[in-house]
Amino acid sequence: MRRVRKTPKQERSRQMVERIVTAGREVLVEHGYDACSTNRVATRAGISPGSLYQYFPDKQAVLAAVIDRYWDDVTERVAAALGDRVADEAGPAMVRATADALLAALERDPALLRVVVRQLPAQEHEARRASLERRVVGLATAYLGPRLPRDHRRDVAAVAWVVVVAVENLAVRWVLDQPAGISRNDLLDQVVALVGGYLGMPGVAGMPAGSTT
Amino acid sequence: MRRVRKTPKQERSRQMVERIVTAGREVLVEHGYDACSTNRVATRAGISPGSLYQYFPDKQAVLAAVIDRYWDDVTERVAAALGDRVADEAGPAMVRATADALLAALERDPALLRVVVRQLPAQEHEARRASLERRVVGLATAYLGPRLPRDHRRDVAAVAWVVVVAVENLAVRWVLDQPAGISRNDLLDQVVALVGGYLGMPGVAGMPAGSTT
DNA sequence: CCCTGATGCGAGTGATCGCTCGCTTTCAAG
DNA sequence: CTTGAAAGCGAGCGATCACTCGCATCAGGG
Repeated sequence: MRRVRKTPKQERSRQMVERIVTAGREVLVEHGYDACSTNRVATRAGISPGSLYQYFPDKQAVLAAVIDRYWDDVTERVAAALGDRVADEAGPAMVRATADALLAALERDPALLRVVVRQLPAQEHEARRASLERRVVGLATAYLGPRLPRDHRRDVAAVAWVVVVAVENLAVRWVLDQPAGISRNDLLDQVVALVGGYLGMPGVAGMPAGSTT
Repeated sequence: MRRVRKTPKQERSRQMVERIVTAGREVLVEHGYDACSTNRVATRAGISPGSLYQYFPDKQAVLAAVIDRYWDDVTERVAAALGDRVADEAGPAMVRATADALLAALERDPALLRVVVRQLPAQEHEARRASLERRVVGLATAYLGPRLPRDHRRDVAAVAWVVVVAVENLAVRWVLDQPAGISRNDLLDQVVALVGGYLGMPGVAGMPAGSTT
């Protein structure tokens, strides 16, 4: 019954955790989820399996740390872009800037994104991804609250959820699948049209005046 | 080197495959992905592990069959709803009907949906889900083609992709997460507003006249 | 230089699980 | 009935892998 070391030297320990998490990320990207054994991570980190377990209680914890860092990083970047501009940009520009920031964050490490989204069982990173969403939904709600027409005010929560889920998934899917014929700018245009049309933003009428009968 | 039985009696064989796939689905739902061992599936199907391997080459194939059936079923139901009505309903009504059909299909077995989407590595059901999307994107493209305003015609593919990905993910997420404060009808309303606003459908102006500066 | 506790090591253990193989049962044809 | 091949069985093999434990190493105070 070996216990996790209790912050033995604070500094050395933090570095070790860092090394292990980095090694975990590298193994994940280079060998995939199935081949991501604790021994391989330890070797990659330049330590022995036994040492790894002085810093993490089990394999799950190592992976969780990798995933946490990943989504935290994405969250930071998006929140920064969104936070900066709340209320000081016109609607469409803000939508585009936010989507752009999200795309940029996801594009920083497509290989890791692919492993996380495609190989890991979703429930292993569900919690972190949910917290990213919660934060963005919060910001979106604050933004939308006073801007929705009076007769739709009570729907803010639903509207914010719909926007966030839709945009997030479009961004992830676009980065991973690179659908033929849709350039990065096309995607941003479409996202602005989608959200703008939904929210009735002036000057963004979706595909305007289409005959749809 | 035991080989898969070559359709030995056609009828009995088909029944066996059926029994095994059903058992696989049940084990998946009742015990989860991690506990879905071949021995358990065989036991559940009332056969021995050895017999299972006369009908499937490996574990992966059994799971693939379960997943295939699941997405095929969903695809059928959605395509039926969409196919019936292409061109004989007004835009917004069609969007709602399609979203409704998708929701209904996903709601038929939420437990299985949860296991498939949350526990299975996404790449294991990616192919089938992609084929559902391809089919719906095809139908959507056919529908949208002649209806988009001339200056957006060249975007049909992108528009169809955006609509399908957004709606699909909203539906799956709604069924699995049941977000507080969003009823089934709320969701349908929002989807209609989202898609309608995007496509500029008359009478569906999203959140109309919002001040978004 | 010795002692001691903290740190690190890595071969090994125990459990799991996909899959197999040699045997038994079934059944239809002769 | 006999016979033999097809169908079915299930104990167990072989490989993997998360995790452990007893030992080596080292730092630094005496």
